[in-house]
Order: sequence, then C-alpha cells, then structure tokens
Amino acid sequence: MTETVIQKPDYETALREAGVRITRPRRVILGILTDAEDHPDAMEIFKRAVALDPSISLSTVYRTMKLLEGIGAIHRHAFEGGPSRFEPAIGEHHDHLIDIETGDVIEFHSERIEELQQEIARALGYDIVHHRLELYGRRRRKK
Amino acid sequence: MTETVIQKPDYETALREAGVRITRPRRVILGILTDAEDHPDAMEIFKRAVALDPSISLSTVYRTMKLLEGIGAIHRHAFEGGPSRFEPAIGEHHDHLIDIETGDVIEFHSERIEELQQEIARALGYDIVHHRLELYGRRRRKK
DNA sequence: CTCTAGTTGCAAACGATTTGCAATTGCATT
DNA sequence: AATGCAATTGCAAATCGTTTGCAACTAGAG
Ligand SMILES: [Mn+2]
Ligand SMILES: [Mn+2]
Ligand SMILES: [Zn+2]
Ligand SMILES: [Zn+2]
Repeated sequence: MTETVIQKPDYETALREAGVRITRPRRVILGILTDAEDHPDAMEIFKRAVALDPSISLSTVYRTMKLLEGIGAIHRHAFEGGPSRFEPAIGEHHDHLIDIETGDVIEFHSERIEELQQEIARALGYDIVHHRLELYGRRRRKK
Repeated sequence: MTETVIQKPDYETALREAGVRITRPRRVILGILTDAEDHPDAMEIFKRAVALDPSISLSTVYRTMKLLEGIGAIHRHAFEGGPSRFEPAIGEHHDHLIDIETGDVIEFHSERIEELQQEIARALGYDIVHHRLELYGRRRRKK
C-alpha cells in the first residue's frame, strides 16, 4: 500500500540531533510553524498555540523561536516597523516584497540579483554570510 | 577669486520651508549630521550633541530624527540587531554592506540590481516605493 | 517688545523581547 | 515502573530602544 508523503520539515529529529528535549509546548509550536503559510510574529504564534494548549506562555514562544533560529530551522525577518516574523527554513532561498498598504508579503527569487550581490561583495573584498532584500511597494493601479 | 564649495546639505532652509523653527538643539544636531561620515545611532548623535551643548536631551534627538526623516532630509537604517542609524539624504541612492565582524558599514550601488528590482516588482504588479538591500559579510581572508 | 504656538527637558509610558527563579517535566538510568 | 536530575517551563520583573504627557521655555511674527 502506497502513501502520499506530504513534504514537511522534520523538526523533531533536528531538535533531538541538536540535543534538546521535545516538550509539549515545543511540539505545539513546531506544528504551528510547520503548517503556517504566512510569516507570523511571536504574538501570532502564541495565539495559535494557546488555542491548542492554553498553558503555553509567550516566553516559551520567544525562547523556542530563538532556539530554532539558532539551529537554523527557521528564519527571522525584521520587516519595517513591526516585530520579528518567522518562517520555516525549508525550501529554497527567497526574498520578500511587502505591500505597504495591505501588509501582504510576497516571495520572490532572482538568481541574477543573488549573483550580482556576490560580485559586489567580492569586489569589495567580502564574502556574503547572509543578506536582506526587501521591496516595499504598492499595487499598480490597473490602468 | 574662486572659492571651493564644500557640498553640504542646507538643512535650515529645508526646515524653514517645512515650517518648523530653527532652535538651538536642532542647529546642533543638524551640524552633527552634516559632517557625520558614518551612520550614527540616536545615542551616538546624542553624545556628540552633548559635547557641544550639555543641555540637549535624548528625547530631542529622537524627535529631531523623526522630523528630519518625515521631511525626507535623512534616512533611517535598521541594520540587523542594533538600534536605528541615520545618515543625511544627500547624494545618490546606495545600499550597504555590513562587516559582521567589525560592524563597518560600506556603501555600494548597483544600477543593475536596482533595475532588476523594478522588473521583479512590476512583474508582480507592484510599484516599488522604497527598498532595503543589506549584505552581511566578512572580509575575505587574503589567500 | 509682546504674544503665542512650537519646542524643550524630564520622567514616565511604551512595545517587543529577555531574564531570574522556583516549580515542573523529559528522559536516561536503574 | 520507579528514580534522579538537568533541561524546560510559566510567571513576573527587567531590559532596550523609542515615544509621549506635561509644564517650562523660546523662536520669531507682528
Ligand atoms: Mn518567506
Ligand atoms: Mn549610507
Ligand atoms: Zn536573496
Ligand atoms: Zn538600492
């Protein structure tokens, strides 16, 4: 009998390998991150978590995000103005376009830009460790 | 007799046109911004200001930065981790490369990248209002 | 020189995030 | 299944950068 395998990050294994315990709050938070389709902030993750387990605290959300960021399991984004927002570090690299009117976050990727960044850094005598490219714009009025 | 004209932003005129008063603290802060060669944060500006006029307060520095940002006289940068940093909005647009070891900020500009950004936004149905491109890297070990 | 709205310094408030601590719990061990 | 202890938790208090209320103080128009 064949099974359809949904592609989801195996956080638990990653955590065990990092030598940290799989606790109830962590399981809940990991689940939320796993099926988040957006880029929630700590408070939003906390709300979703509380709905599943009312005993979870905001501190634990913050501590868990820091932990996951530390082992490279998630990425933290500090978009203009607001608090940090997170997303699983699965999939290929991408950057973001933020709709300054609605707050919508759109993902994109430009291999060409990535290359140019490398070139620039190299020319300046640097190796890029990471970068941040955010476009802030508004929807073009449909003529 | 010819004079060498040093290029400095005429903040005072800009401010008067924006209908705000030229006060002592503002004059001091504007002077500091005018000849800053770096990207100082509010506390750093405050320290430099106090050295010139001990009565200036940190609140005023923050209020002035917000004011100047509002009229487009300065740019605010929120580099990873640290507090907001500022720089006069004179000269052409540029982006930044931050040395993650020393904290040094290097400016660069790539017309090619700017174009690509426009293309990407346009393809997604957006007009870019502003953007943020920051490269974080470390100096390449000289082989 | 007057008058008043704009601006200030100060202290208190803020929002996001971190931290100390005592109570709890995962899990390696018997 | 019971034990032992370090890792983890919830809570409250602390921290950091920044903003704000307010009464005292000016810039600058008339
Ligand atoms: Mn994303
Ligand atoms: Mn710059
Ligand atoms: Zn990128
Ligand atoms: Zn740019």
